[in-house]
Amino acid sequence: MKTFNSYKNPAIAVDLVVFGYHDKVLSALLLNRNEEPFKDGWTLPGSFLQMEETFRAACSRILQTKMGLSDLFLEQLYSFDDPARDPRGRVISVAYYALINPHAFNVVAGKMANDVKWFPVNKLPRLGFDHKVIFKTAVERLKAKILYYPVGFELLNDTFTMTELHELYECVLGIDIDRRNFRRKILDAGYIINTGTKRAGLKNRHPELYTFNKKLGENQFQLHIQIE
Amino acid sequence: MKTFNSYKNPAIAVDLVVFGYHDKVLSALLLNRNEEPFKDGWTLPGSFLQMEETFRAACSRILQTKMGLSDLFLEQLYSFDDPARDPRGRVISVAYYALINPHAFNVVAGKMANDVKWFPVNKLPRLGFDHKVIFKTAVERLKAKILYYPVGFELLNDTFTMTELHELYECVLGIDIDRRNFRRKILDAGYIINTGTKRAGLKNRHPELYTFNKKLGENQFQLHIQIE
DNA sequence: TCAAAAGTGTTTGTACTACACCCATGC
DNA sequence: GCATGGGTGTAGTACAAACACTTTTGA
Repeated sequence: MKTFNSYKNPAIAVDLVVFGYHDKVLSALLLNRNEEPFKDGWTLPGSFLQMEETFRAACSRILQTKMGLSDLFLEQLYSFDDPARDPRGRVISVAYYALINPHAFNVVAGKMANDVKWFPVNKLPRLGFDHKVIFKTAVERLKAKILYYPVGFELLNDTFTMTELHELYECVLGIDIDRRNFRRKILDAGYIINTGTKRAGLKNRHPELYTFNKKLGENQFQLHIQIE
Repeated sequence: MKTFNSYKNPAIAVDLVVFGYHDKVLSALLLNRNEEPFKDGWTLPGSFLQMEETFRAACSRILQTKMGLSDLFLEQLYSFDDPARDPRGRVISVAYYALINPHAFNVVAGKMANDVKWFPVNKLPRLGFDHKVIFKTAVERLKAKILYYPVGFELLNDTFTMTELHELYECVLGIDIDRRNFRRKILDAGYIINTGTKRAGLKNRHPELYTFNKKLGENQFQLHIQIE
């Protein structure tokens, strides 16, 4: 069998859109670059793919070394191929997105390296490379995904109130959803389970706490919400 | 700015799943390999990505040189990264799928190079590399896509009968769909337009001919069909 | 006039929408 | 007891599912 050489190929980068939900705002983690190109500018965290590395392994390496994160929800987003996307030469970017509960990982403001920072998705700075395009693709994917996959499982605490879940959906989708209809749909779908406990110490009525139904696989429910 | 060398990178292949609909059967184009590995076996058509080539350009090159096809519907599917997927070394595969009306391109049986052949998607031979996985991913994507995008536009002739469109949907989705409900949904969605002409020369009643409504963009309609 | 396929309509049930009211809690 | 948010219920409606009849054509 003829073998081929592995020279003169485009480089492959793996870039990550890390979503976190915190204080009723959906945010993404960005990295402040300390070298050219785009020195001192913001970009998505990423790295070149090693010769024998899988995409997921590269994602884990990036998350671990740059942010100290591990075991996140990861999904491949798209591969970007614009020949001009990197001024240093030909680089293919395979983009993934990750979901994280910032509280569970102690990566709220101040606890990370100071070149990594959360930005609300609606207040992003200018991004280097073609990362704006990658980012927009990730947001669209998340909006679609949340309608048929319990994304909240990754973004919220183990137990949460109906209002918290409701706010998450309104935030991600950017629309108002009727509180009572949302409740019924979510419960009818078997999407979450009432733990029987309540959150205490609040000024008003103590809300019931729920957990995600882990028996429910992908595509097991469908949230019919009119978008636009 | 520091530049990087482009040596010692994984190779990048672009692989294609070409779907065609013919004689009420959904088929895919496969290539009979004339070199190792998998010599004399069947694989998806594909090629290595050139240094300055976009994915779509590579797709066009593959379709043109191996099958004489051009200007097809193309969509990126997924990127595959199993380090063992190619016995010759590390190769990333960026998969696309294409849709084609075999009649419009004269690529029905016998008119193509004899190392290229249509296979019904339910009667595929053993495939080399990880192409079985790529293929299954493509079929799933097509099934999802047909519910919110007028895929038939690419697979059928310019004008077609309601029955032909109906059969296409039943074939792709692999389920029975009520003829009358299907008709109403499709028409209500503004998905197709009645041309006012009829197909003559048939034994039975002459069916009306339709065209796709080209003004209708993506996500403009949603076919609510219960899939298992 | 008969068989086969194409066109049309009706009923039923489900589930989404848009609402209003009561309940629990801390101050 | 009152303000605030949390829980529950209901009427109207829209649309999908299930189903039957009529029309057109060639033989």
